[in-house]
Amino acid sequence: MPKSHETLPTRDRILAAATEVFTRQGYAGTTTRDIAAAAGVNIATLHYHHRSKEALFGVVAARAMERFNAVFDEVMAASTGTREFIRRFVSAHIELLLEFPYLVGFIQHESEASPEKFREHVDFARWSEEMEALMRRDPDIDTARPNFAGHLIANMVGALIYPFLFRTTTMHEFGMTQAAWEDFVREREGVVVGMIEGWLYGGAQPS
Amino acid sequence: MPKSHETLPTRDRILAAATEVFTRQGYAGTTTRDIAAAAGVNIATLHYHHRSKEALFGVVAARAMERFNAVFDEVMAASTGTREFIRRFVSAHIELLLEFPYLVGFIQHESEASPEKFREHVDFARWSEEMEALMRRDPDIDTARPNFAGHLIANMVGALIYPFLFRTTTMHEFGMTQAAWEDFVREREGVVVGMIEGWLYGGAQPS
DNA sequence: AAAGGGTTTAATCAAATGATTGAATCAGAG
DNA sequence: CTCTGATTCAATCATTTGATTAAACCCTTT
Repeated sequence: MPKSHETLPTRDRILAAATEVFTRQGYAGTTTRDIAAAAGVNIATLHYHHRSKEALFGVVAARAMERFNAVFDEVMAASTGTREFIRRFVSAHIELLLEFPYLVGFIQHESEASPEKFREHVDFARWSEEMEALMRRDPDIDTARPNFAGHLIANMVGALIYPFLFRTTTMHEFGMTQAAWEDFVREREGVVVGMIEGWLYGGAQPS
Repeated sequence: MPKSHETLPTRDRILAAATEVFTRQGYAGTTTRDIAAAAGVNIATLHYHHRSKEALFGVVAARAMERFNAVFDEVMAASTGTREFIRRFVSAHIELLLEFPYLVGFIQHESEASPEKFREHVDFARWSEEMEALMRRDPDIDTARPNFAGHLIANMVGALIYPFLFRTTTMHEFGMTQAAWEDFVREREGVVVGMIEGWLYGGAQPS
């Protein structure tokens, strides 16, 4: 069992608070006072444990990307075939994002605003290469389509992250409770997998 | 022909500059000095024509949402059948977003950060109702699936906006030039339409 | 209990930022 | 040309914000 919030070392409590606040409000929308307050410490304590706002942000950003990299590697390592990969990929990301619903919006906003801060942690190029390599071994998939890997990522990831990007709006517009929204998100697992398989295999879907 | 940038009235030049800067950097990441500089005016002039940073932002946000509402209404009015609607919807949005690539990220970030500022301009609920009504008239579509409209929006819009949300990252990771990225985006029109039709009609795709 | 290192804090600083002021500038009416 | 109202600007204000300082505090060691 992980240490409870209260018993975490100060340095880590600050980091946890920074993660919470940065991912919700973004870098520019966050003050060091916000983070200090969320961690229940003085501003000076924050700077004692972490050099600067930017350094703190760097750690938060790196860990955020690490989560995605870890998920991808796990999914890829565990998958022997294409169908299994798609299923695991979608499922694992929904699981991850249900735990950290602000991660995608955070990475989107910050990685486009300050690409240089993310470059070193991002390796979509490798992802797409490995995915393409896996799928080339599946004779039922036409990987020769133009920009195959790019479209696959856009289709799958786009459909996957949408509800997390517009969680508040979706809940409000459709009168959903948090629980109803979560049900909707879990329901998407099958929907997205089905749609992507349909796109990959051209309609035929033998299990 | 619209007035050139230079000959626009000051008030509108400031608004145009604010749109540019706000949509790129977000509300919190933008200073009134940024906007004034982009418009080529003094900070006091900015406040003379627009009461406050927040008032200026309100106008920018409202106009941003207006664009989407206008596109939806046009597409819906022009479409008689489901297939035509899907095609027009995807095509019109790609066109809009190629002109304003930062719109989606902007609305995503700000509408989740300050939902109250957007509520009055958002009407996704109406969109989904009208879409569902249209599709219920198509006997080949099973609109009785759970959360049909929600999944349709998530699938279609998610796949549609992905390249615009991660433009910089995509270009960098795949070594694309701006032109190559735009080609990729235009290519997505057919890909997304095909995938959504596949999902809606279960694979059969008579034109 | 005294020493000493690590930690926390109130107070403070300098820079940045949203907004205002009062003086200049400009354009049109008489 | 001169008056008048609208517009623009340099200078300034009050507040916020990232960061630092010096003193207080806590805990272990001796």
